[in-house]
Amino acid sequence: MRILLIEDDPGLGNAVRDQIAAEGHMPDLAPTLSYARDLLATMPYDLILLDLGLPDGRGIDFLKALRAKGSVTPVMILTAHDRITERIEGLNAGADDYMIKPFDLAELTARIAAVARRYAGNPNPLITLGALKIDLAAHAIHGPKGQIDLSQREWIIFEALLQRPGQIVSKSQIEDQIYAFDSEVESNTIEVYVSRLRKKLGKDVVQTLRGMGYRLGTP
Amino acid sequence: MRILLIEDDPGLGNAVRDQIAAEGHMPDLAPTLSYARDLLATMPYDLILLDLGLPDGRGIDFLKALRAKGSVTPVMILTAHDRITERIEGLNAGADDYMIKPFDLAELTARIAAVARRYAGNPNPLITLGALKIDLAAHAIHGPKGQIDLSQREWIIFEALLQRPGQIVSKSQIEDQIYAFDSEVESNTIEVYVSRLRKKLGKDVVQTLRGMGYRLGTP
DNA sequence: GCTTTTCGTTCAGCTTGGTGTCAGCTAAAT
DNA sequence: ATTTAGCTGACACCAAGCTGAACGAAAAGC
Repeated sequence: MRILLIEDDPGLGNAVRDQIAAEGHMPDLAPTLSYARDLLATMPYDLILLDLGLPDGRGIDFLKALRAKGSVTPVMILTAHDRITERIEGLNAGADDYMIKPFDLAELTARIAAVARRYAGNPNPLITLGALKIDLAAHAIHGPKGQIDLSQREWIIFEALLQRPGQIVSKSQIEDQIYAFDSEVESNTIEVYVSRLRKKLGKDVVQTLRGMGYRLGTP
Repeated sequence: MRILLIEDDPGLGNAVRDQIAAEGHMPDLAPTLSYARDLLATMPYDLILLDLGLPDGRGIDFLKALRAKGSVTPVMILTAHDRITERIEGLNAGADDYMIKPFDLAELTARIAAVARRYAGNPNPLITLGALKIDLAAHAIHGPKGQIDLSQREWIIFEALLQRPGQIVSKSQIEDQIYAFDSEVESNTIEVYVSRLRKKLGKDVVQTLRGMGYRLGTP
């Protein structure tokens, strides 16, 4: 689930982001409203966590503008315990839920899961591989340190392995997937990419079966 | 699709099993982990639904053991709404998805359908030889202790025997399969590889017919 | 239009584990 | 008891694979 976290406190922001990532979601952290607007313009989100005490504008107004534009993305408000009126204002402005700071991270993830269930249109099944969560359709990988980006060739090779979990995939099979049948490559390109994949995703993600091919790791 | 449902609550278990059956799948209901292990030993499943609150052991450990043995069968965890850490632990242990109890049966079947779609169309035929399950196309062997890897030469020799079950295969036939007709080997190479095969796969997998050749074991 | 970055490919030097060989042994057959 | 076929631990060798580096091409940024 793509989650936009709008929070200016770096300590809290990073803690929440890491927690969300550990739950298998894909969080983006925006420290300001303007940065959040930029992110929203480029990418759809499934949930927005909105801190109301931000430096560059009122979060309430941001939320109202969002709803005025017709967005139905669920919004969860983060607010201090003594800002009761703010909370009510937020709910009236179109927030779906709220969390009172300081809050338990476990409770936050539980609420997020509740939202996820309520809005369960999760069209992209996630493949779990050790600490990695892979969205095959979206070409997105999340590891313990957040989003992992693969280049085109890297992704093709990784995908070739993902499509046959537990099976041995020979180099020529991978070559066929990259270079449509003709124009073979006459070097160790595959090996280089496997090396780069291992560097990005972890040593054990791809295992070598000498003389036979490669196989997805069994972590 | 063969589905193993591990759930100790009879009411929920039967309801889910009936629902799965109504969808056209083939569910087996295991009320305990040990019963589930028995079922898994006798039959391959396409999906495992695992309740984490079982009487005879931690479901997490069961899942970890399963993955350690090299199983790639998708596992969906069933957990109570307040067991958040358990859920995280489960995903880290190799679960592919989770459902929070109480859940909607319709949502469960939707998720099962998603898994079915994801894993559709690649079940290679399995050869069973005693405790071994052999996927000839994937070059993968599953033994009682999990995945067993063979080197190229080892695999060729094993394959030569698998292709003629019950028949006696002479050493020269095997040599022909390894070294295309010419450049014979002038040593006891075959014997060495048979020895290595027996060490990896078990004493009785290959039996010697003195003076004639080898034959697959008949367990 | 020019610079910078990213990506794909190739090469060279290095590491590693499969392969083939032998020696000494076990066990079956005569 | 002797012979002979087969078994297996040990070992050296070398091809398969790994990886840092380099470089041109393409894309992106200025």
